[in-house]
Amino acid sequence: MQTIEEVLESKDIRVTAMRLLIYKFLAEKEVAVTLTDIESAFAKAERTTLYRTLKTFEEKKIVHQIDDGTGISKYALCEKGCNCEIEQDLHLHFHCNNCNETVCLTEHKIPQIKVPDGFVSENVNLVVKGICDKCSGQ
Amino acid sequence: MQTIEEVLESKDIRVTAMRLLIYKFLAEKEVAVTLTDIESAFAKAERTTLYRTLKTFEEKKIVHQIDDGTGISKYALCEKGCNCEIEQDLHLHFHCNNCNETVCLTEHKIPQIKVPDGFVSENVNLVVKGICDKCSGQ
DNA sequence: GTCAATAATGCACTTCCGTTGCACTAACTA
DNA sequence: TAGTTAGTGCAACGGAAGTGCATTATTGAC
Repeated sequence: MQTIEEVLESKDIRVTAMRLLIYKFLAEKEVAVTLTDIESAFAKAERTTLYRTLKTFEEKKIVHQIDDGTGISKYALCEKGCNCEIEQDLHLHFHCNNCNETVCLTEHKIPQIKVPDGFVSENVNLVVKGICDKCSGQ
Repeated sequence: MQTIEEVLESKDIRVTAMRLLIYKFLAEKEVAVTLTDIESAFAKAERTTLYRTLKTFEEKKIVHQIDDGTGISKYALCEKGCNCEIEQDLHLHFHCNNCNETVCLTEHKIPQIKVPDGFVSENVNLVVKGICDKCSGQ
């Protein structure tokens, strides 16, 4: 088991107290979080710092940004098996219309999508909306 | 061929000059447009009016809103065959990373997506990103 | 260890889009 | 034609993303 420090260092991310905290926060959450979520969890931290930390994490591929259609960017840690760079490896996201939470369904890969001639597919964003397992009472 | 007036009336939308113009504009565009697109096309019109007109059109199911991941809502006329209400009839959208335009691929239906037990799927948003036919030089 | 270079952080501020409240005007109905 | 209802225009708000700059922390060379 790698320590958080090791994870950051292996991705060429300078280790700071702030980044350790943010990483820890993301790791403990099972759902994708917004900038505002993190902001309210760390009352003492600046929005800008959080914002830029997430951008850094995203660039270094330890976090992926999720657009679930709410208009607000959410972020989630990439799992061990998550290779966000590779199209075929993209998983889908589920957005609950009840609790408003978004989760990664990493085991559910996106089926190959055919596009018409002349179109070149580089990336696919697939969000399923509905009621999550917690809210459906199961 | 129905006139625009007839289309609006059949959907219980009161006919006004503004609405006719906006409908015409949407009909002429092959791509999804933003509020700002329409605003700059009709310099004399108010943003609010356009905004509310689109909302009305959307409620009455003659326009559907598209979230292509740019963070800006886009709108497109529903085609004859487009039954936005019915999940199975949802088509996918293609967003060009080059020209930044989004088109409806109405002939491409979204495949049935399986979700884990306990999750209830109500809606699916599928956006393919890449290079469109115009930009790929074909 | 000290110091310079580089990166991270904090603060203030801006911009963009979506949205709402309210007054005014146009369209329909009796 | 009067009165009700719906549409439009103006002003303003709010949330989220993003930027510039000064300050602070971290790193690496000496």
